[in-house]
Amino acid sequence: MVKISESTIGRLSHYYRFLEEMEENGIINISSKKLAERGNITPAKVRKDLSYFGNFGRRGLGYNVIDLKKSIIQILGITERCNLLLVGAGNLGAALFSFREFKKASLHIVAILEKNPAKIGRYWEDVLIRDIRDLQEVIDTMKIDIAVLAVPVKSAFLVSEQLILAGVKTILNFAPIKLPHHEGVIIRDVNLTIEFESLTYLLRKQSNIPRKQKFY
Amino acid sequence: MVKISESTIGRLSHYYRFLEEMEENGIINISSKKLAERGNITPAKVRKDLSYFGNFGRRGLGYNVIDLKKSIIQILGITERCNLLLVGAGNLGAALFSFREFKKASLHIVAILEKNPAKIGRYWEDVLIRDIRDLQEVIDTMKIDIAVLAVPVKSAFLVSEQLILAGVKTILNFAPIKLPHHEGVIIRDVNLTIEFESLTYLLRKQSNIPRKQKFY
DNA sequence: AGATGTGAAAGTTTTCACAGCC
DNA sequence: GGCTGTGAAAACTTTCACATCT
Repeated sequence: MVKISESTIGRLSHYYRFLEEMEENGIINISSKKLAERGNITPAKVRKDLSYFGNFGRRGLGYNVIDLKKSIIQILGITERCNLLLVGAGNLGAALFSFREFKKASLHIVAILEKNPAKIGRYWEDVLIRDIRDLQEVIDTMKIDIAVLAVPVKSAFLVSEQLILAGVKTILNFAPIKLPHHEGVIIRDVNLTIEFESLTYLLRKQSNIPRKQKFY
Repeated sequence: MVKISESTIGRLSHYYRFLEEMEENGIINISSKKLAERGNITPAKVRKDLSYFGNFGRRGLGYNVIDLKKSIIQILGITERCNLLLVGAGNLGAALFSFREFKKASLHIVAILEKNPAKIGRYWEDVLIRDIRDLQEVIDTMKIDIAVLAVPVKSAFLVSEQLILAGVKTILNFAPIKLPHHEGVIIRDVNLTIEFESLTYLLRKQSNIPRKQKFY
């Protein structure tokens, strides 16, 4: 079994989104060339990505939109319901909660934890915002697949340690801090500051501001 | 001049954050080993990353925390003020607006555009929420470096085209849609659904759910 | 003809390992 | 002894190009 790269998985996710659009427009077949058109992708890349998982296309014809979509759903495991625990009911938490795409991908926020007493006890849709101190209980009683860490940076480390201690095996971390590695725990970071800092670097490179450092 | 990879830039951003922490703790020197400790990074990678931009370390001693931090600030262009235009004053917009890290990185939201009349005219701190129809005027009168697209997916394409038409050269897109490429325009996507879908894939791979597809 | 699937080649990034300096 | 800086090797990813099938 060949190791599948993160980039391949990310692109599958992208193809999936595109195929949905195609399906809505009633398109039956699609070529790797068409699939590659959006984004920085080449037809060969599309074919290679898909070929890791099977032979989904037909020579001369391309891929059947509906079948390929189904296959990608299978590969990514989108069919299986995935329960999310949202930790932090601030602006970011609210943004994530109202992110419609999640439901499409079988991702469901089933519990919310928060520190601020003013928010505890309220409901977002039908999900109760509970006290962060109930963390262990929530994890013991609900089948949580992924904990989503949307708390301020200063509490992120502590809360992540509590989550791991309580038995969480997968964390998506939105705090701008690199959490320490734990055996058997998948931690994925979404660091928005890094996105911005990369952009300012690109901006700077683009406009020819002379550099004091040597670049060779 | 060697091409610097995105990953290197992303890691610089991470070192920067770590160095700030070290500085606060009064640490003077740091080795590549220590710098690598957090995250999936090896000491050699740290040294290579830094070596693209200069010789910042001292053999036998490591790097001076304060000096290295200053050098990274230089490289990433964090010193120069960067003006952001926030498009969309929903939950995500609010989350980004209140993201403290931005100010540290000289990123300033100087204008907010929104479609919903109920929100137009309000202030977030001292920034007025303006009508999206003022887009051209805002871009003409303020020096906007990056437009941050935080609108619902259904309006993302249209708004992005308007932004580019109005002269915006750099967009950070949070909508789960791949925007078409335009010559001379940098578009960077932050697609949260992809992050989640990659996680569910990893989850699935970890727990040995048998696969119907062939994986070879 | 048209488009996939895929080995092999090219290109990129990471790791190794060690000379060189503190 | 400790740690950087860096060529060279290894690993990984992308692109090429073409045999193969409809």
